[in-house]
Amino acid sequence: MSKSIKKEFNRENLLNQGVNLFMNQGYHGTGLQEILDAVNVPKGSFYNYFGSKEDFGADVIQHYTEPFIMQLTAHLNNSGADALGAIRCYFDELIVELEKNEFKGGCLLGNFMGEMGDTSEVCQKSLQSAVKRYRDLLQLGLIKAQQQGTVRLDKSAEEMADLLVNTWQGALLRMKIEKSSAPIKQCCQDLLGDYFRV
Amino acid sequence: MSKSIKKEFNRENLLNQGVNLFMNQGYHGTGLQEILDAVNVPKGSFYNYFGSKEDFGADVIQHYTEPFIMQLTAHLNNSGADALGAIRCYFDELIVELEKNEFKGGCLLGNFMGEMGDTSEVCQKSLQSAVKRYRDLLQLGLIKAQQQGTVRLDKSAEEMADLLVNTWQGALLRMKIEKSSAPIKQCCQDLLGDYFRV
DNA sequence: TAAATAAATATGACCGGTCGTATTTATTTA
DNA sequence: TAAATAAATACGACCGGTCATATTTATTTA
Repeated sequence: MSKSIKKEFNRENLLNQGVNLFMNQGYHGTGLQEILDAVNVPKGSFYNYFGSKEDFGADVIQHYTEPFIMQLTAHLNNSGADALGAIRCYFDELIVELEKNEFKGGCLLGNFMGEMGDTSEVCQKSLQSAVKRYRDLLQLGLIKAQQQGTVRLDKSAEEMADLLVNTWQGALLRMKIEKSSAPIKQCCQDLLGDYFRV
Repeated sequence: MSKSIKKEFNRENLLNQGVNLFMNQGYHGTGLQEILDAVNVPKGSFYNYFGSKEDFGADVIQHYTEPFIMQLTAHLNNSGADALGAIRCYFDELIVELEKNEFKGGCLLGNFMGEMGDTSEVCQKSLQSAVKRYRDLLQLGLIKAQQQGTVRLDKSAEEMADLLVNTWQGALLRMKIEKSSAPIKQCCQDLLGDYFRV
């Protein structure tokens, strides 16, 4: 394996393990050594891939977000005349995944916002951009649903997208301590199944 | 000052500083030494007051919650025929306080749920009980408001209280990274000013 | 009541480990 | 061989926690 390919391979592995460990143990609760051991990269090599732990955290945030954007985008593209249904379907998939993990971890974005959202400027910037991308995509779906007549028009799609993102994050926190999917299911039912409907 | 009084004094100071530092830097981001220095208590004395950092964390959670319960209780007791107004008034006060702090910290319960809600059993228990007390009190207020005819009857007060707690927590996370009170204001407006109304 | 003893609390030096990072050495690539 | 990259090692600071000892308070005895 060529060096430059291996470099990309190591970088990717580090990011993946960073997502896993940061999500389950938090930023300050996870040492670099633990991540490096998990992907068999020597400690001295870390700074060849990332400038610092903080910079690494910011990159992990983006790396974590990507698949969610993809997944939601795919649902919206295949939704046909039911954008609201696509959004519900997307969240249902998330719920299945969270149940599979026994409600551990939750959402890296939410956890990081609470732990470092106002202390690390680098990560704050990264969180802002990740959440914005996510919110904007939900907004797009809600606009589509409004045009299709399944979502109310007297509230802006932006406002609803924000409310959905925020309530979902709060529900994930409750899920973690209650070890139950009830909060996140109720979030979807209350908003997507009731409040947002025409 | 007698020994037993000083002990209570030190304990209280430790809890207060614990609230401050944990809220702003997180649990793992805050060392015991930092807390001990802030209240001039020697390292070795800490374990006369608390069994471990984790036990201390659980106590800090309860200590943090108390004033909020008091404050909301007071509003509800003085509300007369407008329990919904009392709840709104209570949250308005919280918003003023958060603006005063320039959106730093947010809520210790939310931050801890994200950071340790599924890793520390001791703190998880403490978080469960703190959130339940808070939720139950909001539920009580909403029931009162339902009886007064200002809040819809076709949704249970419990469900609405949970939704309010969760959305508020999510909005606080957004507040922290956006450095703006818009999310928490929108939370109150959307739920208390719209969705919950008859 | 005074002295002697026991119990409780306070203390700071110190433990083994781990932290994130810098520097130095080795290896690869051009 | 020169430049670039990876890896090993070293570093001081700090982590949560322990422990023997010192000091204060409570209890017993005379």
